[in-house]
Amino acid sequence: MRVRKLPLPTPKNSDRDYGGLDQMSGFLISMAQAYVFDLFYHDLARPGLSPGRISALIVIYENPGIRHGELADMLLIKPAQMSKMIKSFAEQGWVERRRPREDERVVELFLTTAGRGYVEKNRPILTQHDANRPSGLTAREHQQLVRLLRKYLYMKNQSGAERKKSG
Amino acid sequence: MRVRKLPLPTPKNSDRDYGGLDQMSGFLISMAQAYVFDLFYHDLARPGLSPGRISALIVIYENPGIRHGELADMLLIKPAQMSKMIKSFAEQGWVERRRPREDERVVELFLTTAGRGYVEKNRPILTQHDANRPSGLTAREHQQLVRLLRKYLYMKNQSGAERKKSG
DNA sequence: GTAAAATTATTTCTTTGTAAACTAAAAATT
DNA sequence: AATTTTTAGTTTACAAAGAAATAATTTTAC
Repeated sequence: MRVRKLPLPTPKNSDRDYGGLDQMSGFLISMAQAYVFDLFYHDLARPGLSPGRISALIVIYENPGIRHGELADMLLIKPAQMSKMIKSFAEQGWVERRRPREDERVVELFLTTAGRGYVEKNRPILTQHDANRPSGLTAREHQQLVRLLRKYLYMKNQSGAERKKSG
Repeated sequence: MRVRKLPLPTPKNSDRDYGGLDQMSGFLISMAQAYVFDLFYHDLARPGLSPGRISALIVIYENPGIRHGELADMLLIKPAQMSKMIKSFAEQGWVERRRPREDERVVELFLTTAGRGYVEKNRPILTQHDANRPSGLTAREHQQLVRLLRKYLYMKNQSGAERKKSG
């Protein structure tokens, strides 16, 4: 049974044998990513909005003045691709690039007013979508998955309290 | 600090703020996938070997006669891409395509002797690599992650016993 | 039994992403 | 101080992946 033409892309188990692939984290992560992307485009498709792009804008929003390469490292995007993305943001009027006097190799990134508006409009949609994404997991398991993936990626555990309220 | 030029690609926590992205499973899955790919190419780079390609060959190995579209569905690869991949396998002499009389729209896939040899040589390398992939997880957590991802993807739980030995 | 619709796979076109080469600036070496 | 090396980012040339259009066949509807 083919799935991809139906309105909602859903991974389907065939009776076929994955030959051990289905016990490998690498393979499962790839599959999960393909699924996530399919859902994203199914639900949120609109010109210029892609997971990578909105992520970059959010990070710049939260870290005004972040450097080009720093951003690439944070998102595991290669610098070449980052350059193109930032260029297109600049052309859209969402991002401003500044070269600081003290080191003119560096590019610091800032959102324009329009860029901030774009993020403020679209971030809730993304958050909502992530929370409501269909999956075989319970809410508790979903939290577990987030925890494990963060650890998988060597992300620091945020300490017990909610970060928003601290400070 | 830039990471990608070092021999081993490792996700690095900057002090920057991910602005909530780092609590979204979709984002984390994308990041994990980027990381997995970087490691794969770092460790196993060789002409013609890619995660997608070796996966497809393994599935054909385990399921001789599987249909083009079935394979695409199993791997969440789009049919167009699948066509191109199979074509290149056929040119390499690894895969044979057969159109059954009873439905000539269909393409059934089989590995050649060379194709089977290729899988038998490379599958252990892949398995090994997956098992030894560095990550922040303990072995137990890694198993947990596999379980959760399988469930995330609606994969059937294999029943308690090992499948290899059942039958 | 013929016409319309659906299914399966492929081709073409475009987008996205990477690697490698390149430019410019700063730091290290002599 | 001049030269080399390293660092940061961009450009270019190429590879991987997807969307949409196409071709061939089968199924459904009249």
